[in-house]
Amino acid sequence: MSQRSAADHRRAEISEMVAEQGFVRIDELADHFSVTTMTIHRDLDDLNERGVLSKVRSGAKATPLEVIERNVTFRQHHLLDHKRAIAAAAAAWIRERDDLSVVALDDSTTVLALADLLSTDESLTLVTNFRPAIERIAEADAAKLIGIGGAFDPQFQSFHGASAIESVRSIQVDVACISATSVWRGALYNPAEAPLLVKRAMLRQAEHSLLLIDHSKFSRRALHRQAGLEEFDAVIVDSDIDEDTLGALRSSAEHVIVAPVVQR
Amino acid sequence: MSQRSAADHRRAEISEMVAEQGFVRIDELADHFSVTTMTIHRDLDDLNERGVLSKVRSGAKATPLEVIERNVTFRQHHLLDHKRAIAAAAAAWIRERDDLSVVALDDSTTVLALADLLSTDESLTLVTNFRPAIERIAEADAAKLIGIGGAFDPQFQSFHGASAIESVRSIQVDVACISATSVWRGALYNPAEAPLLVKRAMLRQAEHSLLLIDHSKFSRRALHRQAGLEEFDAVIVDSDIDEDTLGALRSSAEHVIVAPVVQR
DNA sequence: CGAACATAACACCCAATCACGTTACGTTCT
DNA sequence: AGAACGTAACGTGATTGGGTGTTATGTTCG
Repeated sequence: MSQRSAADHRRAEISEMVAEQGFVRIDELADHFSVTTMTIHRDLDDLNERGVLSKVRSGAKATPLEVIERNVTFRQHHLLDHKRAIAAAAAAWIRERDDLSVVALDDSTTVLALADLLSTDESLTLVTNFRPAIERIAEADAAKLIGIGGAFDPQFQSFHGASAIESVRSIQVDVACISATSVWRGALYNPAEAPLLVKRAMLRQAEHSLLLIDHSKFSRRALHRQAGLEEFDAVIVDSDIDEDTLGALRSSAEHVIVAPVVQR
Repeated sequence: MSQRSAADHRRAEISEMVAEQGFVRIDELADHFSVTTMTIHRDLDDLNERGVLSKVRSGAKATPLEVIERNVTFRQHHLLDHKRAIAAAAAAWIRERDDLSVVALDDSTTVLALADLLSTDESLTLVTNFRPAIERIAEADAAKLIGIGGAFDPQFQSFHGASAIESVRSIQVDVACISATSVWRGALYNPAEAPLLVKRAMLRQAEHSLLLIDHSKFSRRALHRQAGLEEFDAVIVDSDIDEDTLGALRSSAEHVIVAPVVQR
C-alpha cells in the first residue's frame, strides 16, 4: 500500500533534514543522495510548491511549523497509517449503529480517510464542506452527498463563511465526525477561526458526535478553542498515544476508543 | 489537440453506428473493425458505463436521446471546439467590462470551458454549483471561488435543492453565465427541473447575464421552460448556426454574438 | 567582472499502464 | 442438453509519463 517511489523517499528525507537542521545546501543534498543538483532543484521546487519548505538561494530552509500544520497537501500524507486506523474504528462505530444514516464530515485529513470508507455505502448520506472529500464521494457514486458550499479557502481546501454555516444549520445530522489541530487540557483548539465555525455548526446539528484525533495532536497548541472533549459521544485515538496522555484523555472524555495502528 | 487513440476512434464510431441504427450486434462490430468480440465487449462496457449506449445481450442499443443529453460525461467531449469558441467570446465580453468581478457559472459543459478561461484571473470571483468547475477553479488557485452547495446530483455533477437556491440568493452577482438544453420560439428549456431552479436563482441575483449556447440546441425540445431570450444582455452562439435560425434568434434576443469556430 | 547559482530545453531510461488477444469457464437462451 | 453469449484471468506488445542527467543560457552575488 504505502508504496513510495525512490523520488518520494528522497523528498521525504530532504523534508526531515530541513526540519531538523533548519537549512541545508543544495550541493550537500546532491552529494548525500548521489544525484545531480538539478534533481535536488526539482525536489525543492516541488516541496516548496507544496509548502513543506522554502526554497532559497543555494538551499532550502524550514517553513514555520504553524504554516506546515495548516497546509493540506502536507497533512495529506502525514501519519497516513494512523489516520486509516482511526477512520476504520470510526466507520465501525457508525456501522454498529444502523439507525445512523446522515454523517457530517469536517475538513480534516483524518476524516478524509473516513470518507473513503463510508463513500461506498449506498445507504448513507454524507455531508461535508471539504473539497477532497466531496471529490472522492462523488467519484465513488454510491453514498448520497450533500455539499456545504460557501467561500472557498485554498489553504484548507474547504468552504467557509456565513453561507456555509447557514447551509449546515439547515440540515439534521445523525453523527458528526470532527477532528482538530490540538487537544489541550480537555478541550480542542484550532489555529484558524473560519473552519472552526463550520465544525461547531456541524456539532450543533448532530445527534451524535465522534472526535477523530491522532496522537500527535496532544503535544500541540493552537489559538482558538473549538469545543470540550466531553461534548463528544466518543473520542477515537490511534494506539501510538502514550500512557499518560491516554489516562488524562480517559478522565475528560466520555468514551475513548483506541484504534490499533497496523504497521506496514 | 484532439488526438484520439485508435480505441477512442473505434468507440466513437460505434456510438455513431448505434445512434443511427438503434441496435448493433457485437459480432457485426467485431467483424467490421477486425477485432475480437472481447474487444468490442470492452468497448461497449465502457460506453455503457459512460451512459452513451446500453449494452444488452448480443449487442448494444441506443439510449433514449433525453438520457444522453443529461449525461455529463457524454456532453463533456461533445462539440468541444464550438464550446471553446463560445467560451472565448464570453470571456472577451466580460473582460471588456472591467467593473464585472463576480461571475456566476451554471452546471453546463459549455460554461465549463468558460470556467477554464476565467479561473486564472485573480481579480475575479467565480460562483458555481458545478463540481467539475469547482474542481478546476480550485486547481488554478487564482480566481476566488464561492461554491454553491446542496444535494449532489450525480447525473449533472452539480448541487441542487433548497439549500443551493438559498445559497445563491445570499450572493450578489455581476454577471451570470448560463446555458440550456433547448432553445425554442424565443425561450429556453431544460429537461430537468432541479438544475433549472438554480439557474433561475443565479439570473435573479445577477446584474448582467450571458446566454452561452451552441447551434445544436436549436433543433431540440425539452420539458421545462427556463427563461426568455430577451432576459439576457447577450446571447453567444457558435458560427455553425444556420442563417434562418440566426435570423430568428436576432429578432428575439437583445444582442447576439456569433463566436467563430476554429477548425482543427 | 567572474564565480556561484538558477533555469530552460532536450534526450534518455525505465516502469506503469493500456489495448488487445487467447483461453477457460460461467451463464442464459432455445 | 447444446449452442450462443458473457466474463474473468492472464500474457504480451505498444504507449505513455515520470524521473533523471546533460548542456546551454540566464541571473545574482561578492
